[in-house]
Amino acid sequence: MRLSKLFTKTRKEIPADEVAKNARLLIQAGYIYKEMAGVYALLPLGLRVVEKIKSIIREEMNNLGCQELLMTSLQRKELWERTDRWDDKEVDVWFKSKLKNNKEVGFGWSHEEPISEMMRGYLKSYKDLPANVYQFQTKLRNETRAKSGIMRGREFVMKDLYSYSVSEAEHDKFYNSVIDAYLRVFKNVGLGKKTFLTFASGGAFTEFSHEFQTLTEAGEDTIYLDRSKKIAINEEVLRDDVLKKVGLKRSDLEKVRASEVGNIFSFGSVKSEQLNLYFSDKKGQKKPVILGSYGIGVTRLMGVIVECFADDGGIVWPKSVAPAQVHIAALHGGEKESENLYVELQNNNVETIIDDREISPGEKLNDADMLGIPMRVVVSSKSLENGGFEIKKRTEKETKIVNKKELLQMLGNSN
RNA sequence: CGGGGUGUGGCGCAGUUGGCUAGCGCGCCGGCUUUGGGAGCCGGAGGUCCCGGGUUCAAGUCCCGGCACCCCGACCA
Repeated sequence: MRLSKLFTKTRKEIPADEVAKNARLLIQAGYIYKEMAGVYALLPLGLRVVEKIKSIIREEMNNLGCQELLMTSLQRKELWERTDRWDDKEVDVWFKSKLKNNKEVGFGWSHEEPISEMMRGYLKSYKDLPANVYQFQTKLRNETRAKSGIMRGREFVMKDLYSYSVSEAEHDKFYNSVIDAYLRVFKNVGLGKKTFLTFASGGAFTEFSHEFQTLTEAGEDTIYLDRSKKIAINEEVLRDDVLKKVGLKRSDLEKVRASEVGNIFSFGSVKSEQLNLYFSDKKGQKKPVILGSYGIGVTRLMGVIVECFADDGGIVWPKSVAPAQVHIAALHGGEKESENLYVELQNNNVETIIDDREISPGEKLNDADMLGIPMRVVVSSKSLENGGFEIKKRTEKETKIVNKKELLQMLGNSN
């Protein structure tokens, strides 16, 4: 990626209408564009980050044997009426509209009902189960108040997974495997040390649900964390009987702010019964499918990552989600060598951004910090005189001169 | 949805008790110089002062009504 060709630009000033750090930095560096309150477009750099996050999630989902699909945004009213979730009094985030023939439709804020209705046509026998399907969808939610930049929007990308099992036992096994997979996802995007499995309200269906909460002051939730057990409990269910049940002691808990980056639910057979989702078991008996629902807020995750790692200079991406691994800053006298290095890295499949613009050194160095690419390589007459390429990790202060061989080796190993 | 704040070139802002042709910085275009932490000088382009009504000789400025954005709260199966 050539910065000379990239249409987005960094800004000196931070947007005045944003307070949230994630939105300020992402807009300033040209990752996202604000369309309206709570609605942000993904620009080329931002899209790359989102795709990185998606592929990390996709890998874990596929390893669990889940199948990816893509449902529709327009949804049928009658499906949601069956489960009593069409009424605005029951679900207050609906966007609704009408077809030309006056038939009402909804915009998908979740997909449990439509996806289960669809699966009803395929899951007839115990031989068809288990079935686990997921998608990356743009969810539309008419939030009364958008806030916290991309962490609480009206339009956002979510990975949602739905599981269909023959029994509670089969469901529980899968449910637990999702917990492990989610923990790996958060570890792989760089948030492993800050993200904790959290007991939360189970709603109408089960005693508890599980959330994945990442520690950040920018979060909206208050959780109580047992650091040694690496388990937390959401404030909303913090009661003595609950603590006893989940094996936590009040005295071991630390009150912290966190952002909910994932959430998983068991529905049991309640929803299946509402939606008439039954299968025939080995004896030919009709039984309700056991349902589970599992979400990860993909774009929220991007915001949380920015919140967690950014410093005074700008964004700091973990390697795994960075839009590129290397940022070459071509300073005076280093133009030609920069080009050679760029081509060579491309040929080695190292994702590289090259700042080949005709601007001052200071601006290039500042932009490199702002964009937050893990490794910066400065090429200039000075670096070349000193023996090659000056490298600096985004997370570190020190620079180091290496020759091309060492550099290629370093980047090859890091991948 | 309740409370508070803010709307002026792409971005960040100034504009006094209403008064001349609406300014400044950044960015943008052209030229010369410069080249390791957001360079300098010269010249230029760019405006529905959020929208609608009203008061006035005169409105960015005052009044009324909308809208948008931000923050706090409520909400967040």
